[in-house]
Amino acid sequence: MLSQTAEYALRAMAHLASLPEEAQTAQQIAGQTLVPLPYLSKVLQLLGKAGLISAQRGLHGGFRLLRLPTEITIYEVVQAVDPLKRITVCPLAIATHGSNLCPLHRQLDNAVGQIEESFRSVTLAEVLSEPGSNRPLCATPNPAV
Amino acid sequence: MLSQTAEYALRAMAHLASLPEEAQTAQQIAGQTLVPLPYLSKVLQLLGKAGLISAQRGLHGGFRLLRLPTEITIYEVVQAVDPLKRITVCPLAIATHGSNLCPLHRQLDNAVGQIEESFRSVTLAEVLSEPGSNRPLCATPNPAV
DNA sequence: AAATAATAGGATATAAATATCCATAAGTAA
DNA sequence: TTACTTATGGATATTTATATCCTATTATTT
Repeated sequence: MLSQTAEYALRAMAHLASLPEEAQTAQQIAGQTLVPLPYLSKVLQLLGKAGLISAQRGLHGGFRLLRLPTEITIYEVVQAVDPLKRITVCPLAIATHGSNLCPLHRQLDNAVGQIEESFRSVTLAEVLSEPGSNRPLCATPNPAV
Repeated sequence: MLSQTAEYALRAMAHLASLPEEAQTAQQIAGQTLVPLPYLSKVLQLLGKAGLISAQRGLHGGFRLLRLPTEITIYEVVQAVDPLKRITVCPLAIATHGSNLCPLHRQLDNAVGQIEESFRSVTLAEVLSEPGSNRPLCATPNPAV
């Protein structure tokens, strides 16, 4: 339901949120999140352009969050790379009755709205440590690296 | 968020639901729903295989619903052509802790679950005529055809 | 200044979703 | 049987998403 790109972005952001102190290189993030490095680079660029992370070139560079994990919602992350689109006009034709959607598309837009609301209500911090949960990014296969 | 294929399937089913008596040819459905005919044919095949509609070849043939519009949910339609997939195992790696999702994917799966529930609760009949709403399939540009 | 480490960006490759085309099969009517 | 209508299924084309590769740019360290 979510695109691969959005999934990758969320993994990367979750990883950055787990280490808010140190800048993480794309390579480090790729290793921890199992996202292919070249593709991840593009995703990180998008997150940078959206103002969610900062990028630092050169030695000891990398990426880091621009806000606290408690202040970034997963909605923002998704919107930065592969936005949920609300249905505002009927996709069938020219909107001859303005902004009134037909019942079908009203329902579908409702569903998008629910997702939107749901994502808006969850921060990266919450995604990191829910009570009684497993490690943030599931079974990281190489926890020591 | 929904694939084009799912959108097309819903349009077609909504159209069939609006005329439960008569069989509609793929061409008729395509004309009313503005779905490209060759592609619609494939979608209708999927709906047929899922047991939602019957297909009749030859003169006066076409497609019709196999159940009443009040008895078909939009969830079934979506599942027939482009299923929502619940997240049951962490997509990151081998599930070393069984069916326990990490907080991130638990959240994402929650969202899918909400959509699922939402779609399960809406029937084609409801999509056809909500109180005070516009015509079922928005502004059909050629209402007379 | 030179060497190294890192991101940025453009070009390209691959895979998947979307869309089309055509020949065939199956049904109806005369 | 013949002519016609309609769905079926296979092959193919097009577009978009995903993924890779390579060079340039920016920053740090010595």
